[in-house]
Amino acid sequence: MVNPTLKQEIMALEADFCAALSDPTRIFVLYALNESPLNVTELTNELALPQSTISRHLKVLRERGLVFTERQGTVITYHLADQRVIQAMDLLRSAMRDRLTQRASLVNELG
Amino acid sequence: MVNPTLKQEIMALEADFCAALSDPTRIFVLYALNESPLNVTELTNELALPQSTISRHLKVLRERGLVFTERQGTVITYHLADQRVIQAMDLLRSAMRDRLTQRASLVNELG
DNA sequence: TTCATATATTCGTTCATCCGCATATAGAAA
DNA sequence: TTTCTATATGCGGATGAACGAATATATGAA
Repeated sequence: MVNPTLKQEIMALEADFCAALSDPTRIFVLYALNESPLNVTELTNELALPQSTISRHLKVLRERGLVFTERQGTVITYHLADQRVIQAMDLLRSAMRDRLTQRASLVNELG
Repeated sequence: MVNPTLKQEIMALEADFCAALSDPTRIFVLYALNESPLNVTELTNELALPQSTISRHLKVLRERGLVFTERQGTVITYHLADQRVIQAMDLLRSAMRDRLTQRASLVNELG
């Protein structure tokens, strides 16, 4: 039996974890790192965004433990920490896709 | 080949979907609805929060298609729309648990 | 129609997030 | 040391989310 306060804390943590996934740039970064580890400059080039923006998003992912870093000289390479995060996003993606096609077919019936 | 703008739109949609999961109350609601459908009053009692708060959270979930409603008289019962959302959250939960235990064991090594 | 209940929404406030620019820090090389 | 490059952070402004209280809407009953 889990006490209610602990239950709340767990859900607050989970929400915080999910909040890290609620930004398009961060989702892009996670999928990119799933292909291969990349350093900050490479990510900056791939996304065509200011370096400060990338760096701050990486901080969010790092603080939640979704990515980890490896340093070689001045270059810091980011790695995806857990494949399950990608699996979870793929599940959400497929659920979302079904919602959208369902909504689209409703629109077609009206047209 | 998916054009870049479409790719961005998909990730914006996915982020929006994830944002619905980034609040502890909404996560609680989704897990509760996974057990059984509930109406607004039942959810309000179970969560001990103002009715307006519950209603607004339900609106967020409804707009993203994560839940759907069924009306019987004045009572509106909410249902979980897709089990995959729960599966995704369970995956995130397990990844998060591993992060936390890993961090805890580091603390123990220091102590 | 009037009343009662279930649900939704508006209002004003507070708090968090995101952004780009500019600057700071860290490491390597000279 | 100085200099160069890679990465991180402080700042200020804009935007959006969350909240509770109060109010509005909708359905059913009387």
